[in-house]
Amino acid sequence: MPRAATPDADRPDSLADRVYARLKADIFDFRLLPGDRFTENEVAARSGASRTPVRQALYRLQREGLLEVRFRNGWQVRPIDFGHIDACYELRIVLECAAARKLCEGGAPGAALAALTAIWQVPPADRLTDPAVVAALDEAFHLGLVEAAGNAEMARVHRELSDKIRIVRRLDFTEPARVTATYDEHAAILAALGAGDAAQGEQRLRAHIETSRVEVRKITLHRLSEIRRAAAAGG
Amino acid sequence: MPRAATPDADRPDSLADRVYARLKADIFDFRLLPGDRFTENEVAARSGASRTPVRQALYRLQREGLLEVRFRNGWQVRPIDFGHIDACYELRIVLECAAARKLCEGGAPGAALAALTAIWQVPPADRLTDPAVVAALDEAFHLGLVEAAGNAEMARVHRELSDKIRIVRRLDFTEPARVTATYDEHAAILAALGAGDAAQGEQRLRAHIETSRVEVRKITLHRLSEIRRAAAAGG
DNA sequence: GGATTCCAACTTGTATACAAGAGGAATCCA
DNA sequence: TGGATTCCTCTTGTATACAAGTTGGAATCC
Repeated sequence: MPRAATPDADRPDSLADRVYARLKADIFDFRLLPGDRFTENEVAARSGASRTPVRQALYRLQREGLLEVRFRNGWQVRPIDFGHIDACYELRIVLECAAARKLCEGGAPGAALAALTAIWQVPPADRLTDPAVVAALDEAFHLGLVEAAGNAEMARVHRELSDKIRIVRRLDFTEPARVTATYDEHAAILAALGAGDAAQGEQRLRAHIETSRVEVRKITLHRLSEIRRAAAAGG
Repeated sequence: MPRAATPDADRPDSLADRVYARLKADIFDFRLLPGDRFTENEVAARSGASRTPVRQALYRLQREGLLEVRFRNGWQVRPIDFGHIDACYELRIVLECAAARKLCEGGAPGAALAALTAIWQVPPADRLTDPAVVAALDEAFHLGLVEAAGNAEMARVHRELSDKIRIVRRLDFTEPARVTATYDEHAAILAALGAGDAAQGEQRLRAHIETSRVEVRKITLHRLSEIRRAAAAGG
């Protein structure tokens, strides 16, 4: 990580950074639902900060595609757009397959994937099941794959994509069958790449991500209606 | 009272937007050289705006990787990092080749590339030579290729990449031989894609971008030293 | 003369004040 | 009663004031 070399790496986060992180978490944890509207003053009051750092955070989230600002008319959590989500999944396939090819370029990648193998190629009894944990591990798997390919810009774009789809992607692991499938498929992908078989690794990656896309779409629609019903009933 | 599709589509740019555009142009036109340092107040004075919109613009450029902020110690135009530029070119190859494959998926793309063909497949006598014009056309060619593939997220990422490398890329067309090569190669790429030959189109695209990367690197190093020498002599 | 210390000028980070405009509720008129 | 209109409140956009921290150099000491 080249970041560590910069002079103010150890400086504590600014207020704007903290507000940014908090808002992002609010969105991912469905405390702020897609379509919800709010104002800068509300966020400022909740954060205990003034509008200045709040606005900095809001505009950053806007650039990342999570929020929308309406001229002198408040902010809105960008509604979930499955067309956009699908585009992100398709781009993920492009990037991760490119990373897989790159990894296998000079023969089998070996050491670069050791950490991932230790997590995913384990006996069924050792597999984890907590949805939140598996979701984090899954994201780390795909991020790690691209990271290992060694193109920092590709890794950055892929991280951005992961941020954008996280709001729906994490729901994939609330179903035990999907967790099992994820373990199986990750292990198979690692096996192919570990053997230096780029073509097979690529094909398995593509199938894995595409399956995930379809499943996540179904689960999200179901979950969103559940949350809305609960919110309507609870007040 | 008919309104545009999006509510604030016809709203004039905010001050922050104008400052952003101006700074970006300053960087791309070498009025701000890589490594140059400056303060928020300087920019505010030049723009006739206050620090608030200036800061908004600066932080946007920082997130795009063009500037760096040093805690209570001014701003700096990020020095040119050829490692980073190379990574962007490699990612361009990945994205544009994916777009080419996607374009050829359902047979020959045909109409989608008509506008590009009209520009690039012209008799030698009709070819343009002004470096600035050809640079703009070249960027439009590659953007149009990805745009035509129909994945908005892929197009957005590719636009971001184009922004990042523009500072060096545009120098490619200051040499007449490179302009000629660009015309030839673009025409050949369009011919392959127009015939629905994804494999050949992809191979030509890859070679074209890779050549450009190498040439641009040489030209940039030469040009930067020229500019520095002129600046030192001129005061 | 050289190294060191300390200060004052600047820099960004944050808070607050002011300006311009959008939206909705109350009101007025037919 | 229905509809248009006016006006007031609240919103974001921008400017300014204040706080915290860095740095370069002058003054000082050895």
